[in-house]
Amino acid sequence: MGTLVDTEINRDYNADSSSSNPVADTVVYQLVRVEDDGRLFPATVDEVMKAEHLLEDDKNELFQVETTTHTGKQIPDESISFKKCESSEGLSQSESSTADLSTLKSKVQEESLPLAQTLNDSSKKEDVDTQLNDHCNHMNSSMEKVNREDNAQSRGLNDSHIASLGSGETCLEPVNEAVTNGSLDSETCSSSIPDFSILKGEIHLDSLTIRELQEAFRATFGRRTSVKDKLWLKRRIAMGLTNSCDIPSGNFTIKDNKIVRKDDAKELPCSLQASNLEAVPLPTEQLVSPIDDTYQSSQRFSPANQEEDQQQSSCKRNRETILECDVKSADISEEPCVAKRVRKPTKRYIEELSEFEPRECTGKVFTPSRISEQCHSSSKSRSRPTHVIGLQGKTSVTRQDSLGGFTVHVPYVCRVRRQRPRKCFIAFMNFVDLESEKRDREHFDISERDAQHGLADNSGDNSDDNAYTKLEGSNKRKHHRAWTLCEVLKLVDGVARLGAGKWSEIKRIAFASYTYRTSVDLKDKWRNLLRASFALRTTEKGAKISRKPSSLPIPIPILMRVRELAEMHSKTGIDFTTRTLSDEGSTVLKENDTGFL
DNA sequence: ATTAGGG
DNA sequence: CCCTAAT
Repeated sequence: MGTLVDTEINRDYNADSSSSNPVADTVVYQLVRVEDDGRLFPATVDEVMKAEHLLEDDKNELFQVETTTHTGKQIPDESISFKKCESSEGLSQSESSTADLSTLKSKVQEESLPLAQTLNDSSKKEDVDTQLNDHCNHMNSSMEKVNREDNAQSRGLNDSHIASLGSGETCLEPVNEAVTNGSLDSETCSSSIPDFSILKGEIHLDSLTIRELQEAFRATFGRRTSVKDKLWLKRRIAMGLTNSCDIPSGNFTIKDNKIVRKDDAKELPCSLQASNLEAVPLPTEQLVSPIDDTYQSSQRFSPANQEEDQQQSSCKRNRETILECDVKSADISEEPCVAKRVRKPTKRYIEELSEFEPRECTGKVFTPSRISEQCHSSSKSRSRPTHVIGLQGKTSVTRQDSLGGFTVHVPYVCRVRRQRPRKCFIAFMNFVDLESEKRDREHFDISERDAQHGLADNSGDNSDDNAYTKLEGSNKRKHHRAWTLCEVLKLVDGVARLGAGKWSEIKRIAFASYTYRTSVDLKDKWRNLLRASFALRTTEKGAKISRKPSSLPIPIPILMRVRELAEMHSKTGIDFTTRTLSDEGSTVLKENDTGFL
């Protein structure tokens, strides 16, 4: 294993990209620990996970840069090297970028044909997906665009690279914002209510100071940030304001919730997309091309008013209107009185009760003190693994655990967190680019399928292998993948058009290319979104946002929409004529999953 | 096979 | 995310 080291990972430029500038986001640094003899190790196994995760998930907007402190001695700056990955190919950064781009191009070429056909073929049901994907994709745009941006991107890449290396401060990982800075909070966020007025009219993010950006961020997402990375802030805010993750790399000027690119006289898909996205997340094109029956049924209701809704609300959709709508809807929306499906105690629950109680616990619930008393002895052994010679002479690591009073050996696992096997990292270290290999294979496998709906959103085009941490047949937990803004948007769109509950439909239509998102995932995520959106209102009214921003914030407007949808959904069938929100908010409602109407 | 809910 | 009862 020679000398690999590095830790910069250049992720593919994907088509997706919604980021027409994957640039800044694609460079990732991983932290390594330098041993005495000069060898480098991942700082922690988690680092490996992180890196891999980044490889898989193209939607990480964060620079994953960390500094390590856990070796006792001081580490010279050089030790934490951000060397380029000169691994196998010895590609320089720009070279690999262009290489990636060229693969992208070829991919586009491959796919453009089927895509074109698809678009023309009115009977293809995957059209919807194609267009949904367009939220995040610019694949439709010509190759020239790719070419044109090629240079810009490379430049941007270098710039940001240098910048982050230079200042050090900007290297701070946004995720860790909570820890990064405390001083700013006190002075910046004197008022507990975000100043939404900042977001009115035309916003020149580029001309804002970091502090102003932070304020804007707060107004957008409802929480503070101490991230000082301007680019990150700008992108984040732009995403939030436009309800899109389709943020160009260039100037960040936002007007009426659209990105305005100044450097581009003629606006390209950015603005187009942004306008389609906001307010009415359903791209207009979707209405143009015929779709499958299932979709048509829901489509039928919207075509006419969709456009006007779009126009109406596109200019209105400001923080104010949103707040208004919040207030309005606040009184209306009481608990949706939907009869919940009742559920019997699960089998497991029953078994657990019947199996363990009679043994020693005698069916009594232990008081906490008794529990600690009882488990005291085993709790120690639990904390450290014990090695046991197995039947085949293999050494297996187990820990002792007590079940119903018995001490048993169970496979030792970290209780705190599941971690990926370290061997992954070794493969990683060896430059065995299994990932890309798999990806290629996968890509090939699904290319046919994806070709139908065109632009495989690369964020979804990851191999399934990555979705599951499988270890020799054992059922491992699915690798956690944070939901990206794009995915959330797609989900919201899907719910808007198909209704909450049609998870498999939504999955098929909007998430066809996301092999790792199951319909259950969608359902779960929607549930979380609902919680978030309702929590939002309560926190807005009184208490501050006490929730720690562990996960990336979901733009308030999106949460609003979620709630609107939820309310509409709960009201469907009750009264469709007396909707107070009809003028502005209801734009979203194209759905009638109730079947009537 | 999907959906809903609890964990 | 996982698990599993309900449908």
